[in-house]
Amino acid sequence: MATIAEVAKRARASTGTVSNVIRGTVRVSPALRARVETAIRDLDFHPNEIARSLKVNQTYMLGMVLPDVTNPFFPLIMRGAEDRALERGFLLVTANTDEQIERELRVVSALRSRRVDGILLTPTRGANTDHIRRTIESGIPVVCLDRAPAGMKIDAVMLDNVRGAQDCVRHLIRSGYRTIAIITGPLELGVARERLRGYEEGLREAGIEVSKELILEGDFRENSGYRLAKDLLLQFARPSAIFVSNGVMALGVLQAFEELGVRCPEDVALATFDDLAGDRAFHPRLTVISQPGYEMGARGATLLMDRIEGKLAKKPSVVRVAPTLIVRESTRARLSPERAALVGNSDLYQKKAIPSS
Amino acid sequence: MATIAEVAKRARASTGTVSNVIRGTVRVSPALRARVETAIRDLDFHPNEIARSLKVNQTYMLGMVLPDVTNPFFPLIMRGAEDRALERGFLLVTANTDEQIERELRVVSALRSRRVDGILLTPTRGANTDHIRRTIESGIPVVCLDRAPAGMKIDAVMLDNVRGAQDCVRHLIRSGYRTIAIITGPLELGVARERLRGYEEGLREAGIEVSKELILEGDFRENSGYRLAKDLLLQFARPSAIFVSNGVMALGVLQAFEELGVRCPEDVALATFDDLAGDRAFHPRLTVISQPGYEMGARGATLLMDRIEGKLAKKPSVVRVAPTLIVRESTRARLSPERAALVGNSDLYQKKAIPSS
DNA sequence: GTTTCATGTGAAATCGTTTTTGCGGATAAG
DNA sequence: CTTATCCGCAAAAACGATTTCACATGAAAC
Repeated sequence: MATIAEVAKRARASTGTVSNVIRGTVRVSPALRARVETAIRDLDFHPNEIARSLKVNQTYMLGMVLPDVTNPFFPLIMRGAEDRALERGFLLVTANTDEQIERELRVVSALRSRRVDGILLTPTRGANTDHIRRTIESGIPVVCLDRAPAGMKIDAVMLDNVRGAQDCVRHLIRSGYRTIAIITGPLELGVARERLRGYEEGLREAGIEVSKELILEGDFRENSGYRLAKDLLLQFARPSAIFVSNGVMALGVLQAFEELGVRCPEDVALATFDDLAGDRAFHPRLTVISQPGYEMGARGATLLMDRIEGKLAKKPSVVRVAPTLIVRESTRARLSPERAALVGNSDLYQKKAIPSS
Repeated sequence: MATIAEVAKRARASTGTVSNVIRGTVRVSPALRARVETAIRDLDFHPNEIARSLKVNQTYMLGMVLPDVTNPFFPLIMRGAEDRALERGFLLVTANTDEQIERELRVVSALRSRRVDGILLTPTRGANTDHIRRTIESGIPVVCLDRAPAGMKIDAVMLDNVRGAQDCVRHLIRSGYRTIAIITGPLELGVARERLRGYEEGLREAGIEVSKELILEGDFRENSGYRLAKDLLLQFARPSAIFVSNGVMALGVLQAFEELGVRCPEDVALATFDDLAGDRAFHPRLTVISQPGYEMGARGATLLMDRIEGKLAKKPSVVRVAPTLIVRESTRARLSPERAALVGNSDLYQKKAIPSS
């Protein structure tokens, strides 16, 4: 691989001049500039960014540490971040943690050694966060994505979970559902609590009482969705709609529906966080609260690069991104909206809709 | 961020000795070693890999250039590659091309400047490949994934498309289907031709004549699947099974089924390349030829790192990975296997299965 | 014809490591 | 007690760029 010295020699110039041509910082006479440029082309010269990084103390690389790209939410984040990064001349170094703190530690340490200019990180849940603090102290800014370590002031891009859940419940109520159950995530997690709060506020603002029996705590995994949905469907007062706190649990719920012969939305409506499969895969097509992964990645990268370039105030900046409600068949209205408005609070058709089980 | 000199000073040693401690290449007396190690820990020292790279002329970074991580096939490749890379101390720099050659050029050039030790590349279809040749000539090995540029001798990891299609057709035949149609990809593409060949050989080995009318050329996009499936389903001699050359077109086929009220597999069976949604999303659950993305990524990374470390013979090495047939409901047997064996070639139940359209 | 000035050029120091080389000091052999 | 032999340590030269700063060159002014 050619070096700047070879280019200089071939162009009968000094290395300094070649550098000036490449960076365009200083004016170089047209003739010499042309000679240098042809030399660069002839030698297929690619400036050694490693040497440059060493000198200018910046690598133009961003670390991106995610739990698992195999989860379809994260590729969106990657794309959002990469598109912004590329625009500003940064490249992404990506790594997966599988939610294992040892792997996160290894990866973050490797990224620090590589002197990335900053790190986009989805920290593994519940783990110690010393390494994050130390990384920031060492001069490498970190922006958290989707999750922020409890009790740490840090740049972050978060989803507005309360609002998402509330929007969704509001929609269910407007569509004529009243007895709405929720399958939450593990309540020691902030996200899970926020989604529950959104649910509660959605009900409250419609004047519907929050009933303990309709709140079931899951663990964000498929099997808990399956189990809790069965519980719900077999109990005496079957809810008319189920709101699920994440997409994976919703898969379990669908499984339960199928096994019990519950039709959706005729018997029980279903709405869930996470748009796992876009609009085509499930039967029925699911009403979902879609997390704007691309936007989160883009905002995160922008935030990080602004931080790197010192464009931001000292104070950590937390961006809250609003999710979008996508209404599909699984929450088809029980009543026409007009009718629903007239009928007001009565859950008119519910009894008829419950099949004998 | 601390430097090796600061560590040396604090440990009352020279920088060379600190380096020796870190790399473990030379024996250092226990006492001094201990002093150095505490100094490293106290200062939270992370060796500057940039400086090291410059010196040893190796970065321990691999470029990974893919069309689009948002396509669920590619995250698997990423994971496979990353897991192998991490084991051997390499990090991945990932970038998407969106199948745009300009973006591929930019990204590859950026990776060359960063002096990655090698590149894993899924080249954009039909594009010029000069930059690949030049990159290799400059001393950066390139391993192609999933696609190899026509007429170029190069390391690559490819899917055994012929075998995948053949396995699938074989399975269809064993399940009692005889009139099997295929929706191919664009036949100027190698993949598409290979899959067609597998289909033809599968039929031929069963003594079934290949019929032109049952071969329809699509373009790997959803709409062509939809359109061609409609053509097939509305024609006089409706096939008993359709074999689709990629997953996206299969979505279109399902759409056509739904609109025409065709039941699957009762009326027409369906099998397709690509396991788009795992086993849960579609109705019916689809029999698919699953591409072993993880394995392809892993093999690719191993091949590349072996190449980098000079463990390989000069001759380019092409790895062919076998896809797996996953049998699900959409190709449920027409006859019990025993019965099918007895009946041999007759397509016994076909007439009964065709609904009046 | 000399001086001044602007402009563009090139030599050299620097970034933080690795690695070679030479040397001092300890130990063992004579 | 002297000499030979190791062994471990430190000094210094690279790696390939950037960037400062002094200087050469030519034009312009007097």
